[in-house]
Amino acid sequence: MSWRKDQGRAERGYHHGNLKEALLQAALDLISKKGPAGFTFADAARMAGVSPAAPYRHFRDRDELIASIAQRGFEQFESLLTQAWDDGRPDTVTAFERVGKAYLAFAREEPAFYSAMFESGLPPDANPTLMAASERAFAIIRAAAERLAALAPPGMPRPPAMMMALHIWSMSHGVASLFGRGDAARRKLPMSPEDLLEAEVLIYLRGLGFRTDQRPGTATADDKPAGEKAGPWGKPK
Amino acid sequence: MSWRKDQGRAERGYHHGNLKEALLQAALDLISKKGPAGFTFADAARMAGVSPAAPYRHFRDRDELIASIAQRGFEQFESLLTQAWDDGRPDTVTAFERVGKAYLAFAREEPAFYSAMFESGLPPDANPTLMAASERAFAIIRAAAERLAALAPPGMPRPPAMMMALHIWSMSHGVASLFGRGDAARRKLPMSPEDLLEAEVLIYLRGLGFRTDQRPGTATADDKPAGEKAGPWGKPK
DNA sequence: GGCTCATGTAAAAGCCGTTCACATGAGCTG
DNA sequence: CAGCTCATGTGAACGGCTTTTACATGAGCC
Repeated sequence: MSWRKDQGRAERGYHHGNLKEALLQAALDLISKKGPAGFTFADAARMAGVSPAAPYRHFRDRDELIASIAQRGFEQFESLLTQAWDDGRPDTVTAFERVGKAYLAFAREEPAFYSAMFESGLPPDANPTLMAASERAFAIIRAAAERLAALAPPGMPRPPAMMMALHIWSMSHGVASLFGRGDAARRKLPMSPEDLLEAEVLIYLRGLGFRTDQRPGTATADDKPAGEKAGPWGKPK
Repeated sequence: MSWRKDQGRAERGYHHGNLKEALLQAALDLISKKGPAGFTFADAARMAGVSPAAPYRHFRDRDELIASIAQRGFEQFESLLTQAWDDGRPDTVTAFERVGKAYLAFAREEPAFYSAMFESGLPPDANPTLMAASERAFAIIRAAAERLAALAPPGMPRPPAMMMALHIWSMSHGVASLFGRGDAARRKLPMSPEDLLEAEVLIYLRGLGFRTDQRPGTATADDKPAGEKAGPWGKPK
């Protein structure tokens, strides 16, 4: 094994060498275990093997650490969404749904990031760079909505892309925050959050005139809503 | 003026006489000012004019106070939703939208309740009576969805009412929690949260086959989606 | 080799949550 | 009304957290 500055205590001189990173990592652990409210600056310091005052060399205060985590969270989030969107391949609707799934997956698999980003109660205006990171993540959803809106069936009023993006975001965030996290699932559900969100988005898209019952090719106009086929919630028995 | 046990200190013997109520009230004030995380047991005691130990005669600990507030919140919420639903008068769709508006209004006007209910990070299973209150509130939405589902246009698969209810809830919560609170509005919006949610729900309902462009009478089947009329987001200029 | 400055420590102040022994007095009992 | 009791409030104390300040250390540069 080739460790040198591993966790806990082990071998370490007066200087840690990588404290900032260690603190962020520790904070992530703690937040995912006890939520952003239960997380403690002193605990993170302890976990990194330094005195309670040491973190102040790297973060103005506890809030700034949380903001840093939120910032990283938005960056990872953006990259995940970008990847899921994959510039709309193989077709716009499929890619769009993949983005929704990625949203939930992130909330589920990175609960610490997610709560730092959305449930930490930080004043959003206080931190311009954080705000910017959040905007960049949202921009992915917005770009996807833009492409989708362009495909809206002719003969219908074209939905504003920004509004669509906000709708999708609110659905995703709503599902994630009410039912999303696996470990401390807030409520019993008759279906998985993923399925719930997928159905929600499909119904919504159908409300905009998209045909969503068939996937091959690009989405096209649809003058009859889904006919006799099963709805997006599965077979009605 | 006829005060006797008013706030602050003023005239008061050894016993407060109404401490539990005073604490709940103080907590509401503080939570709405500084969020459920910033709220402090000692602060509430101070505001009620008692020693920091006094609250423990009425609440096992800080969490129980917050849970009490959440409980009351759910009760008020339930009553508000019931009133808004008004048993589906004058017609199901109108009443349904009124419920959505009531949801947002509650989040906006009672931010303290709302955060205690949804953002306090309390383990939901820890408190059965709290859980029950929350279920009762959700039951209103569910009942409304049930009625709406019964009106689903024939010839289309009937959407499960429970799923509809969950969808509506997630939309409402998503909008409320991302854009809802007026005082510390989290993000800039091109429209009001109310309009945003209304459009979202209308599009969703249309996706289920409801005609939503006209209100008079009860919702009926619709074999053509909204024709050339303006969408739920207003005139497309 | 010696300087400097980023990085860490120790100690302390002030706050909070929580507990415990004790004080008070409201309301019942007779 | 006297006296008892018990719910309710107090004061003091413990441990933990955040944050500040003065001081220590040693990595990197000349």
